[in-house]
Parts: sequence; structure tokens; C-alpha cells
Amino acid sequence: MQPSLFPSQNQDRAGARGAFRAGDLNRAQLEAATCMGAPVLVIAGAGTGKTRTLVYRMAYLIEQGVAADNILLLTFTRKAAQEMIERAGRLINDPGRKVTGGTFHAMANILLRRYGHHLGYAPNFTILDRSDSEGIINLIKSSLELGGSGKRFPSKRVVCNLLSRSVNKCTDIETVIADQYSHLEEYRSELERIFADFRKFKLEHGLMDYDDLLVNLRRVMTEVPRVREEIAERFNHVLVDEYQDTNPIQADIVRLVAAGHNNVMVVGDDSQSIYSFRGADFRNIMDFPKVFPGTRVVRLEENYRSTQAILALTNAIIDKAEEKYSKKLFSNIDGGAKPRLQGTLDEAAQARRVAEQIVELRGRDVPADEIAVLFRSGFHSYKLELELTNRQVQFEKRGGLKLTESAHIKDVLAYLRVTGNPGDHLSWNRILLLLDKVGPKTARNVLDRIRANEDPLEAIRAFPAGKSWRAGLDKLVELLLKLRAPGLEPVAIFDMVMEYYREIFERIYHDDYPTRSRDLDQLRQLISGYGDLQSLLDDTTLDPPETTDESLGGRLGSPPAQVILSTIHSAKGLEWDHVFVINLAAGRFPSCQPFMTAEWEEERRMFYVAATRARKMLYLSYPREVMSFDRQSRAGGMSPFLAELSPALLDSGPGGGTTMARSKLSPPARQGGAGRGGAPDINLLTEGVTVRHPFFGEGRIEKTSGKRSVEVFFPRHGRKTLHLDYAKLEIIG
DNA sequence: TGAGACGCTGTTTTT
DNA sequence: CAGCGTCTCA
Repeated sequence: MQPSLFPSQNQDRAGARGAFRAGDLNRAQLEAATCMGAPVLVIAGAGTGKTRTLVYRMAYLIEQGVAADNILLLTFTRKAAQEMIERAGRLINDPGRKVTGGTFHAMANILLRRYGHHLGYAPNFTILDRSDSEGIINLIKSSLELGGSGKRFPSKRVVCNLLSRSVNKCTDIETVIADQYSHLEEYRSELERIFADFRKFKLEHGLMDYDDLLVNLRRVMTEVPRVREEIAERFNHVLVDEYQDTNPIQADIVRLVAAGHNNVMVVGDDSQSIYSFRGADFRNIMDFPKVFPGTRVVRLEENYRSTQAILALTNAIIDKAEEKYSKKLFSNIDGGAKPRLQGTLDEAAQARRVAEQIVELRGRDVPADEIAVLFRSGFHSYKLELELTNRQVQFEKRGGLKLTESAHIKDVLAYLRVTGNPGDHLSWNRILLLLDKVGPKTARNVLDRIRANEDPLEAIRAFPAGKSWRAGLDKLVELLLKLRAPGLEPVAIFDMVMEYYREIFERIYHDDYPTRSRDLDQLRQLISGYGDLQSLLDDTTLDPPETTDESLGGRLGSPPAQVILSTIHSAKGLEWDHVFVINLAAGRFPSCQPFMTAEWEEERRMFYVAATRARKMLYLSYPREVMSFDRQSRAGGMSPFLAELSPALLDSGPGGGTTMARSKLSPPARQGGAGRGGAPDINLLTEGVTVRHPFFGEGRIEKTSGKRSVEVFFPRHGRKTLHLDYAKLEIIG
């Protein structure tokens, strides 16, 4: 549930007992935790106890007499914040005194419900998720009639990506197009038009997307000085975790909250920056002292997590990075087994192998929640999920499909949304389209009436419906009328909606409605935990439950200990005794898109993040063959990130395809043109030469940059900077 | 105007 | 494979 930033009443100020023990921290950690009167930047390598430092600092501040209420902890996930706050509470022996914490988005949400009216937003605005935004873009696109006329207008996905990139990087559309989407230059004016309409649509209908939450918070704090002062007064101590992954807007928000009192500490590690797609730049963390003059910089370099054998490998991984500012980690946990490298025939064999190893570990009484399997993209674990199910190993998947992403859940939520915010035309549109015999055109007509009428219900009731769907519309009106009753519990609303929706549900999902039906049960469970519709709706977008969250998991009570399957992004900040990283194959990791050096480097950092999650044992596995989408089998071989490491750091184990591994462990340049006859000679690749890329097609070299990369213009995809060692280029002429 | 069938294309990560 | 745009029929 929502951690309220403005709880109605404060906890008592009774003196906290001195449970804070300085001896629990090393010198650098202690300095960071207790430094007062200056901004603090903590550069903390993986496993060096940054969480511990943050927790102790919270406890220390409270002991020094700072009210818990005045402390703000910003983290990457809500869960991380909750855990840290709980730990701090235990430390000072007073779990009642709760620090305020959560993600930037959650904080922005609550503050904007209070202050958004300065920007023309009522407090009942609806938060849009990604697919909601895409839906609106689509509505606008079709109303502007840009879709047709033979030319290929970019998809809603691309349009949204472009806009989000521009917002998060604080760069104007023109520049983003020129830099990243040069092939869309011809659509620039149409795109600008769509974005303008999109902005207007959101404002008029009380909608905010993820980016708006950040942008609008910054705006209101900048434009209304009194608001900034109030917030800064309220939070006179600010702590930020994972600072390397904040974007310029978030950095501004931190600056605005902390300006004046300067009681701010940020913690991060440039080597673990993996969110550039969200506008983060790892260099930002180094700018912090410039924004806050007089910053004390503390480095944490002693690793308490992993064995020396694992650390030797992770140091080697990050050593290959082209640009890095910090540190060499050292461990005081001697020895340990070398990370195991295992190649398998294909993905199925890899899944069997890993599943067997997990079963074996469980047999040796390794707790299930000390085992994790990490991968680059959500779908990489499908085969393993099957294997584990067959062997009756319980697991929990993180970073997979969200419950709220499926159509039937979005359907139900649409009714709840219009109940909270009758101006939400996106949800009205969805509701109307669910009626039989109503399509986009009719829905738009009804929507126009809703727009013109004070009361949406009246507009719908009065609409001159066609014979074939009059009855359906009447039923809808009947439902809406019932939902008007004041003071309904969210679960009561849900039940009324279901009574109406079930018929529609069975009609449109006739094939697989039993499966989907279970999701609806799960949703009901979830809703029954809420007393307030608004926070339920907020949470479905700000903290969406995962599909595999089998009913009670996570929220109510403690879930049973389970093996974790997770994307690397969702594994950030976590650690386990035994960690498997799978699918370390060329074309899979790095994922097949990154051809630009910056993206390439980010993929490397991701590998680093994954490997540094392990405490005792690390298993790196790859299939020698991966299936591509068009079901042509393609020899992938091991990931270039593995190939560049010294074999001495790894245990290539008994069997398990060492021969293949060995042969590939020679210089990585050879990796280049796998299957296409090696990387072309750099000397042949000069300006004006036409090349073919397996994904982008034919393009023309615009210039050679750096030692091993070229800039190529592809008519369909724009300008790309390609890394010659890995991009599979073929010279055409 | 809606609904269903068919063929083409593009592909990650999260709040 | 899904999410499109296009086409046909009701």
C-alpha cells in the first residue's frame, strides 16, 4: 500500500535507545553514515555494504534527533525502500518511527495529488502505463489520419520511445530525431503534432504517464516557490540509492528538495549503471559534487559479499570497460570455488542442466531462496520454467509479464478507473469497444458526446444507439449507476463490475477464458487488501503485481521461500549464495541490437551486475546454438563478454562442452563475423562504401570513428554507430 | 460500420 | 509470434 508522505499524525518523539553501534561498520561506511553538515556522495562498489550504510545513516539521523518524518529515502523499487526502512526501525528498536520512502515516481505521485492543481491537474488524475500511452498515441494518430496514405508511419511503440527518450534526456525532439531516429526526419512535423496533442489530451482528461510524474513534480517545484519550500522543509534529510541510474529530471528533483538545507546523501556505482534507456547516464553521478559544492566523497571498496574467486572474475569483467572512474574491489572472504563456465548443445540442454543443478543444490539442503537464475530478457527463461515445473521445483519469476498487462485485467481496471476519474477518456474508449457491435468509429462518436456533456453517464444514456447494441448500452448504464453509490469499498466495486463484465469476458475470450479467469480471481484477492480506490489504481501502475505472484505472494503474509528467476534489471541490489547466469550466448547477451559503443558498454555492465549478485558460487552458462525468430537455427557460440575473459578465472568443468569453449577463448576479434567469414578489414570500410547488416539491411558508411567502429546510415533505421568486432557487416560495394 | 481472415514486419531492459 | 494494416463479407 501507498507509503503516505503526509501521514495525519506523527509518532511520539520518545528517545530512541542507542542501538546504533558504530562497530558494525568499517571506517568508510561509518564516515558516510555519520557525516553531518555537508552533502555526501558515496561511491559504493558491488557488495560493499551500501544498503547497510544507508540503513545505519537513517538510524543515526534519528538518534541525532531528526524526526523520522523528515527523512526521505528514494530507491529504485518500493520493496527496497520498505526493507531498508524496516531494518532501520529494528536498529533503533522502534519500528513505529517510519521514514518516508519509495521510488521517485511514487513520491511524485503523492506530491502531485497535493500540488498538481498549480499545473491544472485535479487530485484524481489517473496514471498511465506504457500501453495506455501507446493507446492514446494511436487514438490521436487515427484522428489525424496519418496512418494510411501508403507511407509507413512509425508504430505507436516507436513514437512513444522517441517521446520518452526526449523527455528523459531533456533533449528536444529535433535533436533526438537527428541523433537516434534520422530515418524519421520526414515525419518530424507530424510527430511534433502528435506530441502536442498527446500533451493536451493528458491535461484535459486528467492523465499522467510515468514521465509526466517526474516532469510535473519538477515543474511545480520550480514554478511555485512556496511548494518547493514546503517540500524541502518537510524532507530536510534526503537519501538516494542507486544514484547512477537517475536521469537528469530525477537529479533535478533531488537538487530542488535538498537546496537550502543540503542534507543529502546519494549512493551509487558507475559500474552498475544499466538504465540508460530511461535517460540515466552513469557520468551524472560524477557531477553530483558540482551540483552540491562542498560534497564529501566517500568510497566503499571492501567487498563483503563474494568470495575472492568470484571477485577476481567480476573485476576482470569490468576491467574491460572502456570508461570507468572507480575502484578495484577486494574481498576478505578468501578462496572459494572458481565460477563455473558451462556450454551446452542448445537451449533445451541448458535448461535441463541448470534445472538438474538446482535440484542437486536443494538436495544438499541449500535453501531455495539462496538460489537465483538471471538472464538478459524475460523470455530467456521459458524453457527453464518448463523444466523446473516438470521437476516440481517451485520458483518465482521477477520481471516477467505483469498481471496488469493482460487485456482482461485492463478491461476490468477501466471500469474502476472511470469510477475514480470520469474524465479518463482512454478508459471510456476501452469500455465502449467492449460492447458488441461497437467499433472505433461508434466509440468515437459516443466519446464526443461524453466530452460535450457534463456527466458522462447522461451522455451515454442519451446516445442514439443502434438497435443491435441498445441493450448492451443499457446494461452499461445500469452498472455505472450502481457504481455511483457513495462510499463503496474497492472490492465491492470489483464485484459489481464482474457481474456485468463476465458475459463480455466469456464472449471475447471464448478460447482461453478459464486461464484468464484465474487472473481475475487473483485481482480480486489483491483488491480486497485495499480500502481506497485511488491507491489501488496507483499501485496497479506504479507497482504492478507480477503474473506469477500466486495469489498471496509478496503482499499479504510472507511468501514461501522459492528459487528466483529474474531479469538482470530486476535483480539489481539483490544477492544470493548461488547464482546462475544463463543464455550468455552471442546474439542473446548482449541482446542482438546493441551496435553502438555506448550500448555495448552498458550490456557489459549488465553482465557485471549479474555476476556480482553471487556470494558463494557463480555458474555461467550458454547454449552453443540459439533459435532465431524465424526458426532458422543459428550458431551463436559464447557471448563475446565471456570470450574476452582469461580462462584461468573460470572452471570449465567436467564435460559440458569445454572443447567449444576452449576454441573460442582465443582473441575475440575472430568472433566478429561468425557464419559470415570474419570481420571485414577496417581499411576497406571507408566513407561511401555500401555494407549489409543482418538486421538493418543495406546502408552506406558515413564515417569511420575511433579504432574499431564506423557510422553507417541505414535508410530504414537511421544512423548507427557499429562496433566492428561484433557487428556482422558485409561489404557490398 | 464491425468482425474476422490473411499477410507483413520487427524484435530488451522498467517506473 | 504478436501486433500491425489491408481486405472481404455481413
